[in-house]
Amino acid sequence: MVTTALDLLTRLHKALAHPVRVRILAMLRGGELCVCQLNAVIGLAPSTISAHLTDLKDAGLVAERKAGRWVHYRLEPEGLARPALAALWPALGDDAQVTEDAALLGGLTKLPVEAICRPDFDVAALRRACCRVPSRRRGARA
Amino acid sequence: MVTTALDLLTRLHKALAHPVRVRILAMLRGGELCVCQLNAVIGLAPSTISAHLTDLKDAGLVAERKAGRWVHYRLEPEGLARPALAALWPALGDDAQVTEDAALLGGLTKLPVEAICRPDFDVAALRRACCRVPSRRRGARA
DNA sequence: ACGATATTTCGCGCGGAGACGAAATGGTAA
DNA sequence: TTACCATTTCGTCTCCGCGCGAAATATCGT
Repeated sequence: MVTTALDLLTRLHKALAHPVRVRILAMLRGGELCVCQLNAVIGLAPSTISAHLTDLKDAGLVAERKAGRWVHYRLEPEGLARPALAALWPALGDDAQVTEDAALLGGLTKLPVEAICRPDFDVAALRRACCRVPSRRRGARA
Repeated sequence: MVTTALDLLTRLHKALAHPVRVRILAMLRGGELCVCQLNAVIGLAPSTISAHLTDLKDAGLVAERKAGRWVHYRLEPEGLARPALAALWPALGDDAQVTEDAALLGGLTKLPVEAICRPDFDVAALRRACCRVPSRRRGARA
């Protein structure tokens, strides 16, 4: 199969053309994360997160490291993906969603990985503690 | 409707995630072009080209200028689209498809616009003249 | 060995992207 | 006015993206 520069570029942009995938990349800036950690923050089905990670890996944006039952993903852009990823952060700016993800992730990484995957783990409680959204006041900006 | 940075970024990448749209952007580097010129090079239905141009316009990558029966499109990136577009050219490198488009376009822009839109205009002949693909030799790379 | 569990694979359904041709639109020329 | 023509809009079709849950896979703890 011949892959032209145009094909590579198109597939790279396809990978970056979904908010969840961009949020995942943004979260990985702080270092590698396993699927269950990403899952706790994003809130989609584990299989969905896994599929997005496969997309990112196929686009040459991330790499994986298997460690026991867990699979850790990290940023590791290769080829065209490197400059594209570098251009991503200034474009994101201080996006509210990305900021909230980072806050929740901060509280999450303080806990042992085993605790997060438990079915009785209360993400909502941690979210309230970490991402204390100020109760919307009159005339608050959207 | 509130549009976050994440939304804007995602929509921009969606616009860049199609080979035809990237080819159109690459062709516009030489200056503004009307739909029929782009159509002659790309070879899709006019309505399809028009739809792609609408996508590019909505993403803030191009602008249009109406002149009589013709509508000329040009590169005019705004906001996030500006750095994204600047990063596009080095990533494209010397892609074969893009190079061929440029060659054909070179021959095309020498002709008056009216001639191109004629139903009896023979694009294939011009393509043979402009994009003289060297007859494939033994062991030629694919 | 056995059960628990993190992750992936698979099949399904839904909605949107992208192609076309036909018809509508807006402007030119006769 | 009338005909013509470049472009857009619209309807339709097909296919892919993306969500889920169930089942398969791989690894750990007991």
